[in-house]
Formats: sequence, structure tokens, C-alpha cells
Amino acid sequence: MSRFGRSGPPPIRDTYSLLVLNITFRTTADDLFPLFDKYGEVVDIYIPRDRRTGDSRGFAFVRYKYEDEAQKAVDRLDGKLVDGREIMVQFAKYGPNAERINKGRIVEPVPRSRGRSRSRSPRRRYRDDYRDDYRDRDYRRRSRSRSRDRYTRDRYRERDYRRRSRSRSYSPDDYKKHGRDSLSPARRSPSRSRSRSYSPDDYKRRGRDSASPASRSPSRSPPRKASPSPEKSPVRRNDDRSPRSRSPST
DNA sequence: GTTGAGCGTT
Repeated sequence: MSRFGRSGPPPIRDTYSLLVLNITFRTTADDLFPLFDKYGEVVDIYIPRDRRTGDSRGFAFVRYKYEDEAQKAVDRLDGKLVDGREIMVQFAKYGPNAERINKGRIVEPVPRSRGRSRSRSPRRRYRDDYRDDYRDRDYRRRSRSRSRDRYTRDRYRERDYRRRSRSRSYSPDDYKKHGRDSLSPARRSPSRSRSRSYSPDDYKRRGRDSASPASRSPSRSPPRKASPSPEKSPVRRNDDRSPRSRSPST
């Protein structure tokens, strides 16, 4: 949905796309237009929105007609305080169709030659590096969607989870036998919190474990450099978190 | 009603 393109996005082949980051979730294209239009001819402004909620994702795309104007806008508007937030303006790296963009301009029309000689065996010389990079990237992505999910989704999930517990085949007898403490929210609360304390180490350990279980000797532990994580493992005793079992020492 | 690394069509 472009501000100018009612019938779709205008041709960006002759335009320079700028990526505006760090804008407020309330900032709209109309708010950015006067700011960017002052430094050049703005062809179009597009702000990706969440298809579920419809809210802005916190960044926008501004298309300029000329590169010099776009560059000027980047230099001028980058770091500009908008709506109480400092925005970040930079040239877009990828296009709407995943085209390669250099300086906001598309240098590659369509990388469809990807299917060419596509070996299913990706030559990964540096598996460790690749793994690390992938982990890091995934971590960032996850962190991003976690922000608002924690507010609504997670909350709903928690409620749903609770209801579901009741719907389970748990009989009142078991409930009494096992004791309420086991299902008590106070008890489950720290438990969940502990589970959420997933560290990158956990991902690495699980990753390699499930990635190539037979790759290494199952009966022998990897003698290579021991992971310094096991000792740092925060999960050792849930009692530690228990308020009643708190160490009275001091 | 809130949050904050990133790359896009209604």
C-alpha cells in the first residue's frame, strides 16, 4: 500500500529506495513525506505493516527519484528526531522482489538463475562458522518477534495453556494425589521462567546433538574443548528460586 | 495498551 501508488507500487527500477529504521510505530507515510520531500523528489513511501494486527513494523521505505537526493536525505535525515525517536535512514539492500540493490538502486533485475546447478549438497567448508552465523541470525530474528509477542501472544498462550490443562485427562484424583503444589501457578511460574531462560548454549548443544547424532561416538563424549557452559548453567535447582527456600544466610 | 532489530505491497 503505497501512499502514491494506488494501483500498486510504482516502477522502482528508476528510483532509489531508502530504508528508514527506528521510526515510531505510529509514524505513517504522511508523516515522513514532508520530511523526505524537502530533500528531494519522493516517488513513493511504503511502510510495511503487520498483516495480523495491521500496525507498522517500525520502519519504512522511501523512494527517491535521484540518487543524489536520496543520499542527501540519508545524510540529513539520518539521526533525525521524529516523533520523539531518532530515525535511521540508509539505502535499501534488498528490493521487494528480493533483487539486489546497490545504493538503493536495483543492480540485479531478477536473480532467477538461482536454480542453476543447484546442488542439494551445499558446500559448507566452515560448518562451525556457518553454524555460528546462522545461530546469530536466528537469534536476532527471534528476538525481534519476541518483543510484542510477549505482550499479547504469550499472554494468550499462557491463558490458553491453563485452560488446556483443565481439559486434559487429568482426574481430580491425580490432582489431589500429586498435590496442588505441582499445578499451582506459583510453582509453575518459576518453572516456566526457567524454561524461558534458554541460552545460546542450549541451542548449540541441541543443535549438534540432533544435527548429527551418529557423527560422533555416542558412547564417548567429545574430548575436544569442553563447553564452558555446563558450569554456567543457571538451571540447577529450582529450589534456588523458591521464595520459601531462599538462603537465609547474610 | 506495549515493544525497538531490521529490508517492502497493498
